[in-house]
Amino acid sequence: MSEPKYREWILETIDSLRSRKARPDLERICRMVRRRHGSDPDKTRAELEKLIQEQTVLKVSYKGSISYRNAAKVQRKCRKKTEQTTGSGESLGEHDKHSFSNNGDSALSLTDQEECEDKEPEDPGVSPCPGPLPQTSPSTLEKEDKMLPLPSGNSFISCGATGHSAGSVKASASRDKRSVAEAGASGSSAHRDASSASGPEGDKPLAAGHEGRDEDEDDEKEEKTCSSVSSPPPRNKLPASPKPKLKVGAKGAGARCSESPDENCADLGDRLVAAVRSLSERHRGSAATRSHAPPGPKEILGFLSTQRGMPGEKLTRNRVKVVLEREIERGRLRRTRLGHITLPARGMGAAKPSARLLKSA
DNA sequence: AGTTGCGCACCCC
DNA sequence: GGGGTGCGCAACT
Repeated sequence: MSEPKYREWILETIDSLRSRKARPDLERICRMVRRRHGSDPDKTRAELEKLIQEQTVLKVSYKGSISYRNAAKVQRKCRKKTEQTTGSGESLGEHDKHSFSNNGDSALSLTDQEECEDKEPEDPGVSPCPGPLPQTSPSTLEKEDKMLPLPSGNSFISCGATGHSAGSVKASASRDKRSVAEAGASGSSAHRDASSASGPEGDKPLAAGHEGRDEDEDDEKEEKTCSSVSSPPPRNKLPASPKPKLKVGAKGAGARCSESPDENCADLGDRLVAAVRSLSERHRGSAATRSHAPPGPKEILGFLSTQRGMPGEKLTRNRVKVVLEREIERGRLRRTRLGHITLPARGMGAAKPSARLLKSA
């Protein structure tokens, strides 16, 4: 996996950048590692990618751009909260999210997968949060980290984030080209990084940050995925937008980022649609129900919780909300004026990806 | 020119 | 109020 030496350098660099209040992004990390240790940026990037996969480093989208976090630290925080909060279970839902996201970014919430994943250790086999929180102790992680050598690709972490960012990115773009680019990259970056690692992407090492740019397309994809939220984040100020998310493991087993997020979400999305359908029918069918009103998010959540999706998966309001939004955007679901969720008129078919793209566009 | 330090704005709890 | 993140700018090397 990653060379210990590089892991140390990279974590150290991330910490250093953080302490400087500078965004620990690929470009800065590569630059600093190169400056301090003379390491080749490409190599650094490759190692970083490995660390992301090992979840030693978390790739997150924050304020429309990609940032890298020292997983040990992040987790630590999370953990704290978690612990405080307690417990495991339920409470985790919200707390976790945030905690995980610790950044606070999650304003919107997650939007997407990230949230999901990060926050909740939902995933089943895959470890979204790789064990992180609860299981591994931070310290351990830090140094030993090998926490989860799950083959699963965690890289996703990034993905999720990315996705989001993408959405936001555009928005943000207005303000910062840079960020935008990066953000964009993010999504893709996941692959791109990966790819880069393996393949040569690079002409420019440092350019990592730029990478994103190239891949606007990817962004879009990702956006869709995650970005249900359309938020235009101008700079910091934008409230709405970007939330950072950490993604920890991807659920999907090793898929790549771009897809993984979607997959996850999609999965939940399908269940969500099914739940809505079911609830709708139920309502319709039973006059008993107080109203024919379509189910609301709460009800849907309740319904979903009764069904089981992925093993170990935890459904949180936020997560459901996010997926819900996404499905609404995709046209698979429709929100009534009263805030109830219903099935679209029909004929919509599943949302096509393209739709998302369009949307994002 | 590149780094570093940090005030300040934001966000979330 | 506390904790986190990161932009933007001044100071420094």
